[in-house]
Amino acid sequence: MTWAEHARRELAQAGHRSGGARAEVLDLLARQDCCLSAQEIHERLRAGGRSVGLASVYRALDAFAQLRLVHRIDVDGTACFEPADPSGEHHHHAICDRCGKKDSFADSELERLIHGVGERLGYDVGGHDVVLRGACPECATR
Amino acid sequence: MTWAEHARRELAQAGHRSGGARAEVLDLLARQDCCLSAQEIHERLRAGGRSVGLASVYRALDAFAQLRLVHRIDVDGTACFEPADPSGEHHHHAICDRCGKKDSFADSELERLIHGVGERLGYDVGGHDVVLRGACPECATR
DNA sequence: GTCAGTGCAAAGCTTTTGCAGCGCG
DNA sequence: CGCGCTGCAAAAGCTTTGCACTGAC
Repeated sequence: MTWAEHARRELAQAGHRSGGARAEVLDLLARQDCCLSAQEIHERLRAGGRSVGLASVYRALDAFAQLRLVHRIDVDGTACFEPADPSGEHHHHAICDRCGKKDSFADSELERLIHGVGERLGYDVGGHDVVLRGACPECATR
Repeated sequence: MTWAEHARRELAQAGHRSGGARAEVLDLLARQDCCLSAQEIHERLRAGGRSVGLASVYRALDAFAQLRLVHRIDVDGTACFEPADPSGEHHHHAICDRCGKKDSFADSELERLIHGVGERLGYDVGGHDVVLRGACPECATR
C-alpha cells in the first residue's frame, strides 16, 4: 500500500470528504521525497495550473499532521512537511546553511538512544527531531 | 570565568559598544538556565522596570548568535535562546506538548553518534539540535 | 439538502527594518 | 563629536481565521 492510499484511507475514516485542494496537496506530497514548506507546495501547485489557495494548503497540512500522516519540521522559522511512513520508519535532516540544501539520514542506533533518553526523563515521547546544521560536502570544499 | 564575563569580552573584542539594552538582555540570559523566547525576554525586562524595546532584544540576540554566545532553538515556530557554554558543552530539550514545559538533558553518547553521522554525510557540521516532544511525567499520569 | 471543503481577503504572530535622537568611547 | 546603540513605529514574512460559496455525500 502506498503512502497516498494509506493517507486517503485514514482521511476518509476520520470523516473527511475528498475535496479538490486536499487531494492536490496529498498527491504532491506523495510524489515528493524531501520535505517542503507550505509556500513551496503552494507555488508548485500553482505552477502546475491548479488554483489552490494558500490557506487550503495550510488546512490540508494541518489535517494531515493531526492524523500523523505527515511530519512537521521547523527549519529557520518556517515549517516544512513530508510524508510520514505508517510503519514508524523515519529519518532526520541535515541542512546546509550556505546553499540551503536539505539532506536526510537515518540511524537506528540514534533512534534507540533517543528512545532511552525519553524513558530516562519519564516522558511519554510522541515524536522527536534531529537537525544538523553546517556546510554540505559541495559547499565545504569551495 | 562566568558566561556573562566571557560574553562581554567577546562582544568588546568584536567591536561592540556596551549599550544599555544589550547589557540588560545579557544579564537576564546569564541569570537564566532554561531557554527563553525573544518575547519572554522582553516581558521580563519590562516587568523589571527596564524600558527596553523589543527590536533591541532581537538585535542583541542576533549579535550574540553571530558570535556563537547563545544557541538558537526553534520550537513551535518561535525562536528560543539560551547561553552557550564556551567549552562546547551543551544539552538538548524535551518539550511537553500539553503544558509547554521545557526540560533539558545531555547525553555524551548521543553527541558522539551525531558527530559520526555528520562525518558519514561529509558535512562540516556547525551545530545540531535534538528535540523530544511528548507528555512530561506530570502530564502523562494525569 | 446539508455541511465539510474551498478561495480570497483580512487579521495575528513573530521578526526585521527605517529613522531620529542619545550616549559610549 | 562620530557613529554605534536604542526605542518606537512601520513593514515584512509566515500562518490562521472569517466569510460566502461550491460541491461531495
